[in-house]
Amino acid sequence: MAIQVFNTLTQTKEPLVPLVEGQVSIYVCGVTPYDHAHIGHARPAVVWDAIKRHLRRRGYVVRHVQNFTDIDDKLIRRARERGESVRDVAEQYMAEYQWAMGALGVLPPDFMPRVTDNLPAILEFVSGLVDRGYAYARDGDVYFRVAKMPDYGKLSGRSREALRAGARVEPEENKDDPQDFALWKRAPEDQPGWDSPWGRGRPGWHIECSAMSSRYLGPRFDLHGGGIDLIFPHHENEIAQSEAYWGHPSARIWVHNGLVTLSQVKMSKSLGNGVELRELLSRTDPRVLRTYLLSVHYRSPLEFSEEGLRDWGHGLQRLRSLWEEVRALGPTSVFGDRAWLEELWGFERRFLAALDDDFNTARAFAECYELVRDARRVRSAGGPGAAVAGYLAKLGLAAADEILGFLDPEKVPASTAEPAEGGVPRWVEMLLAVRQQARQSGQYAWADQVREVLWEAGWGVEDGREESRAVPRAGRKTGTNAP
RNA sequence: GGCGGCGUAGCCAAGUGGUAAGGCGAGGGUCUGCAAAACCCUUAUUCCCCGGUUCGAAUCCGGGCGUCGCCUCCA
Repeated sequence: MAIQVFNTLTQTKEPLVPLVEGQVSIYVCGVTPYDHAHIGHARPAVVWDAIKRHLRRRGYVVRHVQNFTDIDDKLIRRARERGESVRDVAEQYMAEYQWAMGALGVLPPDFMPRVTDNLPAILEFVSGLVDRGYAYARDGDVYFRVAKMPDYGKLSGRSREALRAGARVEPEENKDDPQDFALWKRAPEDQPGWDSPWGRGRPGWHIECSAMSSRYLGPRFDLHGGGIDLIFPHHENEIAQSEAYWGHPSARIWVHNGLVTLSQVKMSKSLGNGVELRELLSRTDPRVLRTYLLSVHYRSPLEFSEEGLRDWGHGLQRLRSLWEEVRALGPTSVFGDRAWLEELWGFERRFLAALDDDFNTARAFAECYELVRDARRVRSAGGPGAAVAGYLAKLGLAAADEILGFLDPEKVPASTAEPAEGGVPRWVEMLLAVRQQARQSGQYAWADQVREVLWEAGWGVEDGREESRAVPRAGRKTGTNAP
């Protein structure tokens, strides 16, 4: 059965039937790098990373484009405040964004086009719209004539009348109609600008995506993504431009991710309530954060909370501990019980089926936990079947991790939350050794005291049958103030 | 005011007509000197409220309440 994807345009799940068989083209709206990246930016990146990995797993060749809006009002303002060039400011935050995405295990898109590198394509697009009568120039600005598109509003479910009634925007003098929007803006002398048939200026916000998506993917492509907050006006305008220019729809399926909220309120730079990734990643396992973003369906809002993140990390530990237990296992000639064998073998099929259904990562995780439970049951029963079950669990977890990315934290940049990079400091080892002697001679009160000292210092002590070991306390920096 | 989404156990969260996944937490147990960690078991006769359709509804329809987003830059 084909992969089903919810299309904002039709408000229903549709089968994904790529334009080119075996190949899926994706354009996702990226960020404007004028400030630190926050969790809200991480969500679409992580979601699309999982989608991309799943499509590849299903055998598709994926072409993935995500842009950077490296010229806009906010960027210009920020550069002026700092006395730096727009380019330098953009460069700095693009680097930070890419660092954070790397830490989250996000595969880079195949192309990350910048507006400033695509001016010729943008100018050509604007000119084309003017030539076709869909746009008009006024004093160095160029506006799109919305009235020319009878079905304007089809993505956001608004009628032109409704938009007119609800208009809160001050009508600009130059526009023929308040709903018209800028394709090109005249640039003052002291701001960055490019020469154009209408004078020196720079692109409007929406035109870049129409121009760059078609340049990198062609006039038609399969999936277009972005945050749900971009539906209007950004994507609505993008549709109007592209359809006016090409004479046909450009993106086939529009996919929108829900927003990350904080204390029930949308996280956004303008509200100043963002949780910055560089700060969060400095004290959080990146893979815990990554999968936390995948723990709910991509279209649902995600209420971010430290407690929620911590709880999710606790749960993830069960997946990881089974992995540690079985990762070294190999195939065996021993056969197991037919019933549970079928159950374990069926994991990958169920897991992929969950993702086939509109990329339901929440359900995919539920399958993982059932795999752990099933495998544990068999293993705790002992006998030769334990090894078989362990091996099958290993295969299943590896397949799931391929897409969800909850394992192998050592493969991602080290988090400062990991004390001594997996190693236990010498002083901790020494205390443990001394404590061990105390325990063996029955001085438990003293042993408990040592355990408490280590706990305060950020180390948990686990006494096994053979030996004791120290593990870093979860979600806490070693030796510093407690949360 | 207009448009759209959501409301499922203490918390998070799947499920869009066939009789409530999963996680956290909690309770019980195994292991342990005691713990911790890990593991096992248990934990919603019921899905915001009121009507309706249906043999059957968390799921469909109507109304209400609550909540979030968009209508201005935003992932």
